[in-house]
Amino acid sequence: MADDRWTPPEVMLAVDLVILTLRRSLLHVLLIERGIEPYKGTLALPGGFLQHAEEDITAAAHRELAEEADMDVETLHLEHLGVYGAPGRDPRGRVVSVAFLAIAPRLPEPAAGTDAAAARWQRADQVLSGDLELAFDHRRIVEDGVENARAKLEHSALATAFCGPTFTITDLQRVYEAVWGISLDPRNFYRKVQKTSGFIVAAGPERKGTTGRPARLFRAGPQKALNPPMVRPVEPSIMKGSGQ
Amino acid sequence: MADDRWTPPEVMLAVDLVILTLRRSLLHVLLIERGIEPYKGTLALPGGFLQHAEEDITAAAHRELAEEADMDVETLHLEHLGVYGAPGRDPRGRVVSVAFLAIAPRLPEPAAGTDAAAARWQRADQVLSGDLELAFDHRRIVEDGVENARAKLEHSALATAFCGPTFTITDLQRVYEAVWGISLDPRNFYRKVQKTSGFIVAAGPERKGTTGRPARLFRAGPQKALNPPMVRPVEPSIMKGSGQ
DNA sequence: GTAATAGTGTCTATTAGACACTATAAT
DNA sequence: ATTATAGTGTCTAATAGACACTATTAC
Repeated sequence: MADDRWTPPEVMLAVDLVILTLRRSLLHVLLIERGIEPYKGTLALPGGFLQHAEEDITAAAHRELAEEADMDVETLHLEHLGVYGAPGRDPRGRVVSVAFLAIAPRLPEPAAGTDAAAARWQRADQVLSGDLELAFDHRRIVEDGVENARAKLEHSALATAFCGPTFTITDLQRVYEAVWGISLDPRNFYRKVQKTSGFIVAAGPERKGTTGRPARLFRAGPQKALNPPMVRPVEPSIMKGSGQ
Repeated sequence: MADDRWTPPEVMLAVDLVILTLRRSLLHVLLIERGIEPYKGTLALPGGFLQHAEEDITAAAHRELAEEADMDVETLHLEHLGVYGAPGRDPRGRVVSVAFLAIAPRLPEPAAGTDAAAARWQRADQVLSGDLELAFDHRRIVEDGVENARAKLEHSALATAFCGPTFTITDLQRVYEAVWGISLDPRNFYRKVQKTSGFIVAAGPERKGTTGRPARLFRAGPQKALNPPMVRPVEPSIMKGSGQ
């Protein structure tokens, strides 16, 4: 500690991406089948090491998003999620991974012919339940990412990131239902969303639905923080008659 | 990218601590006057490099807490805050810092005769306003830490971490007022806190106040997540008459 | 008594939650 | 007309916010 010549240990820095989207009204996460050891053949989050010593961490996340998922960062919500650096989590040595959460609107399957060829959308519930096995500590990272998204839906306009540039109120309701894993009353949802100032604003005239009455289109409003918040219904918890 | 022999760059990993407490009903943050270059003599967050290549990051945060702040980690709330790794943020090279947020009950000044000798509590508002200059990007980290604490007060029982093992409802109200920087109606606060199930539970009989009616004592309840949440009053925003 | 702090009750406006109908399109 | 989806209105119970008084101690 008083050693003049002591220098700090160095670690390898990686980024991992939890990319969430909605497909057929179900929450999905993008996973890649690893082509190299360790965990070759196992599903894992897209990600990788910093490319050079001067690369910015967020820039690395953007790069991986483009390389491994063939996605344009401009259209995506991307935010810091956490740091996963337990010794021994990677057999190659001390790897510290910075995880990011990305939210994508419904997209086609990742294009073949890129690094993303092995990428596939998988149902989030299958990952969370353990039906799908993931490499490293990536299941834990997905858990944290989903929980982060669930919480953010309450207080931010994150839900609009799951939709395209324009969307209907029903589209937005599907996002809340899929991420929270519950169903909501459309009448109360309409009322709440419309009176939450700055959340969504009218856009264009109407959408030519496949059938039924055409829906009005909206786009994301200027407000990133929702006030009042959208409230996640309390699940009838096990704590019955707890005090008071 | 297809180079077989490529190995990832390595970075130096540091931890930094934003330690918040209340002193005289004002939010304070623990800062240290740096004894070495760079930024020698400037105030900075307590923290430092990983000690060896196998040290766990959270363990390193605990160690710094003990070394630099002379605090027992058992009594403190400690959670991940963010990662700060912009190239060039540290003149010594590529340093990536994992920041932690710690909440401490009111404590005596850090003991002299330890690494913490140069540590001092400083008012958070003076840091946020820029009246106090901090080394590196530490002011930004403090901003993020305070904002994190403000948000967490709404939905978690974090406020109890600012108090000792037992506290009065008024003590708790002071925490909310100091961190949020507003004043609250004590009657409504009492009602809200008492009916938020699991937030606080009665403890011991009463406290011998210096003067006035003795207050009942409480301790932190079992519930970490508050439901319903404590709501931070909307500041009369500049957005007047913004749509409906 | 006075001063100082702790604690409670009430009234009102707003909101959340439950619930059923009307509207507009494709076929 | 039928089917399918979009959108609105009303009632009620719970809650937030404003506000004034009583309670218990030290002196």
